[in-house]
Amino acid sequence: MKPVDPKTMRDHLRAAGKRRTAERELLFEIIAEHPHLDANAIHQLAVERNPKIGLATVYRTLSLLAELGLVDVATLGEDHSHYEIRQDDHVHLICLGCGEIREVPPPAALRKLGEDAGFEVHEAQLEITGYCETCRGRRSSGSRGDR
Amino acid sequence: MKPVDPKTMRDHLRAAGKRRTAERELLFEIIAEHPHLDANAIHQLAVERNPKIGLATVYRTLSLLAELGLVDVATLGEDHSHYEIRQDDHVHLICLGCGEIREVPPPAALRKLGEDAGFEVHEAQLEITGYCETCRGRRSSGSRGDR
DNA sequence: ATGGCTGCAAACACTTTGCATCGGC
DNA sequence: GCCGATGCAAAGTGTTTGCAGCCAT
Repeated sequence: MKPVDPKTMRDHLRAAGKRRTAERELLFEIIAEHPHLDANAIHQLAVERNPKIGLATVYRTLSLLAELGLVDVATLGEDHSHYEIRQDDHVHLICLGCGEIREVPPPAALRKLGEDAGFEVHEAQLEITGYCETCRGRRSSGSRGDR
Repeated sequence: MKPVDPKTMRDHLRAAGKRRTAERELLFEIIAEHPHLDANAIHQLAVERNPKIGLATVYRTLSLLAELGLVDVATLGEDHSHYEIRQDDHVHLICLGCGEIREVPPPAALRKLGEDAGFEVHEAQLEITGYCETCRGRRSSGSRGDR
């Protein structure tokens, strides 16, 4: 769905003196195609295409890609990490009702907030929690409540 | 330093049918006076004033206070949770060099981003990572690098 | 007095690490 | 062929839970 160039990753790997392996490319592809997954979900998808791949490799690769600046780690209201291809700034709309996560283009004003405070901004991440249009109607109807 | 009224908490506890205990008031005070601490640090401070208090109680209380909407949980770039008295919206400036966390007043524009997308906004949290004025000078001088 | 709250320790979930093998360069 | 990368399982963290006693209500 999302046309992410794997060459980008190879270049970064080479630049960092790391090796290009099938596992790394597979994981990168999965993250590119499915933003916001957690390590476990990524692993499950990976196993479908390579039954041998281990969860440790997922974590090691994720951590490497994060170090290279290729993927971002976010908590997204959960108690564990979620991963997605790096975008300098982003806005996540997290619905407390259905759990849906929508992305919205980040206004330049975000990083300006940091810059005005004398920061050399690396990244600006805005997480907005609330209820999406669908869920705001059927509040208190049972299913998932507030938490 | 920060004059937070403990009565607020008592009212909330009563409203929720929960009991007021010394432990809960102590923990609430600590969070009010020291924003951005993690559970462990909160526990250490608590032990100074009540050597018997257990880490489990810290977690249980934190979770209760979060449920009551009195405290917020944030990740702040670390791999575990940090707690602070609830403010509807906030902006955290997280320095990747020295780890300092500065707060900046949140512009109304933040929640507007969610509202424009049809969200009933619960909370908007902006985390900006980068290097503060002090650290942006002495980059690559060793100490802590990028991560 | 009664049932929620606490401390303690064991249980958990997520993530990291040690080691032998495998495979990119 | 060398050394980094992988898979497996064991070890680590941060956080949660079961249980008996304690204390607000």
